[in-house]
Amino acid sequence: MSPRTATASEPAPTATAAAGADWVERAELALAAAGRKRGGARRSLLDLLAGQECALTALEIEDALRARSSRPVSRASVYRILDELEALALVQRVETGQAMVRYERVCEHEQHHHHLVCDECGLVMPFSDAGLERAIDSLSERVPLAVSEHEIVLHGACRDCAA
Amino acid sequence: MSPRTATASEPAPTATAAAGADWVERAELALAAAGRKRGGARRSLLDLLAGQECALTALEIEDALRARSSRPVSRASVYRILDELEALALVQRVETGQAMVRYERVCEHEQHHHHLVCDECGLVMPFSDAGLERAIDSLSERVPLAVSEHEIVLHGACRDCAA
DNA sequence: CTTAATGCAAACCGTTTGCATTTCA
DNA sequence: TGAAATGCAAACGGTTTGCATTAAG
Repeated sequence: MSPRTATASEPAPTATAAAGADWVERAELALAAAGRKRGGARRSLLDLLAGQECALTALEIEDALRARSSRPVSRASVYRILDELEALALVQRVETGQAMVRYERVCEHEQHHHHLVCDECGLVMPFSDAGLERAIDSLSERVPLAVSEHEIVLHGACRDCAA
Repeated sequence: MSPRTATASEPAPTATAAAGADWVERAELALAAAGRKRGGARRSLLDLLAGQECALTALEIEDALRARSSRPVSRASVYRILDELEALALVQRVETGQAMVRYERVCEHEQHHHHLVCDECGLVMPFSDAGLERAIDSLSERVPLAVSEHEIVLHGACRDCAA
């Protein structure tokens, strides 16, 4: 089972591109506001994440940057940059129970999604559901925790593996 | 932040004890059916998990067994036994985003729960919600995955930390 | 020039594995 | 007596860190 991600039914690439560009801009501003200098490695990583539909592992990011003709980035930098972005709430971790943590950009104006994980082949797909979000929101008010985030992962067999 | 678990409002210890005993019995049967021999380490671990309200890490289990006067169990055995139990669906992993995986028993006749995680102090608490389960069930039928399990984690600040 | 950003390699640490020994049926 | 169970210590692998170098402002 080699972990990998997929986009269930290719949802509007143009929308993604637009949201991604918006996110890069927001990230640059947040970083500047935090007194950070611009670096080539971080720039490459931002561009990569901007175009993704779903969460990637650090290794996938490193490989993608090496492949992409774009400037390769050392593994240490990948992790450091992801940590910074997470601290600024520009990126969030996703735990899929696959040994490696995944990361994806957080887009405020985009409806947020959760994940489907095929335990056979490792495929990870995004999904979203309004009813589920409603249930979580109402629940969040009745629980002994000031809820700031939630993560939902559905495990099972994808169509190919179930066949 | 030292990860730890707690029971939100001490829910009926007797019910837990009963469910735990039932679970140990079910586990012994399943193991025997799988042609396994009984070992002292596994017995201790089963007894420990039977009495828990919420998920523990392998290290917490190792320490608890060493403390508990009961027979100490080597770390390798803790992991091996947990793996066996997970394969038999007697135990499930819980990913709380805290570096270490947690494990807890799966009780069929007990309503299953999910987790609240305080990102400040690492406290982990169980919770359950019928509306949420309903939303997940209906959702599970509309998704491109044959769903077998789901995991929900709410992150935030517990009462002590939010104060 | 002062501070942040980056790469490299070594260190970390939770988890897994190999192997010898003990225990159960 | 043969297979499973266990402990110990070494190996693994994803992630983090220390340190020297480069680059942004």
